[in-house]
Amino acid sequence: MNTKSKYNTKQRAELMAYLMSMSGEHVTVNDVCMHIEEKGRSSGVTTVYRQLDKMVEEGLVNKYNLDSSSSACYEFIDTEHHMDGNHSCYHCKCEKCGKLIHLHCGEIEELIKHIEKSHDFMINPMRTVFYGVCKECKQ
Amino acid sequence: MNTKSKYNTKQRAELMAYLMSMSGEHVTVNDVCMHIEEKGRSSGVTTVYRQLDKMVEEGLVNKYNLDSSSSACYEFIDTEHHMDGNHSCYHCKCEKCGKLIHLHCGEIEELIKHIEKSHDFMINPMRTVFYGVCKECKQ
DNA sequence: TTGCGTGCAAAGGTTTTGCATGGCA
DNA sequence: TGCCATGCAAAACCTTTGCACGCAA
Repeated sequence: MNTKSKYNTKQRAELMAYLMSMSGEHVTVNDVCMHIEEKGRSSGVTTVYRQLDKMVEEGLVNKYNLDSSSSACYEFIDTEHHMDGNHSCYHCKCEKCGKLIHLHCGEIEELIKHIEKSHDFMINPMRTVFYGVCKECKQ
Repeated sequence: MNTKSKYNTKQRAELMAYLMSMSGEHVTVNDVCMHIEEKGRSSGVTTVYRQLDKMVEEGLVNKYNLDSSSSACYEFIDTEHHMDGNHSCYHCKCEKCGKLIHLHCGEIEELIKHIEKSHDFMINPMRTVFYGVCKECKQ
């Protein structure tokens, strides 16, 4: 089981800065390492994995597993976009073009209530992403 | 790229029988191999992977990649038991205990239709996972 | 017989773990 | 100073690939 972060190290700051600069984009562990290397700094792969785990644990980052034969994707959760108007923002991610769509939708909120009542499962909207195909890619 | 099946081998028949007996359940490659071994028969791991790929290609089986640190799940598509023409099942994954809940829910189907109509986004139910907290972990 | 299917071994990737060292608070 | 974080190497996994042999049609 992962633990939450207690120290603010250079590696964590570097990683966080990169994730925030890539807000709305998916990023792999490999992306992170290449970026840090390009900037002439260093961070071990192990550390990147461990810090990303912590960030997921802390609710700062989402983790997606798109394909078991490729690596996991991480994405910074931009709370600015999520919190506007006291309503949650939901995510749709296009499997074709990779675009991330933010949407506000009362029906999703209804569904979440239904699943909590009837199926006894409390959905975490921050972590849940609807995968599919966007209108542009649908042609 | 996978090719479709042309021969009906013992290994394929064995695999198919197992998948059908587990209809409605998720099954990993490891599950398949252990089951076959228990029955005193044999089938190489490679063959299981290759046959499952073919079956996905042929539309007989669904493949799910729910977690990159564990193996992919496969599930036989039981067309007999889904007379409404909808074979989709939905997944809730508990963030605390990691349990995967497998549910059929009309409301989710309604939501998918709504999002397709009103938000012009076609959700892929096989890739979409609702993250949250299950009833056991809620306490 | 023909060509696909099988299975072993090995390779390729991603992620995790052990352990000694380094660094934040 | 007391822990936690880091990073290297190695291990643990899952999945794919190469190649020779087997088998269904």
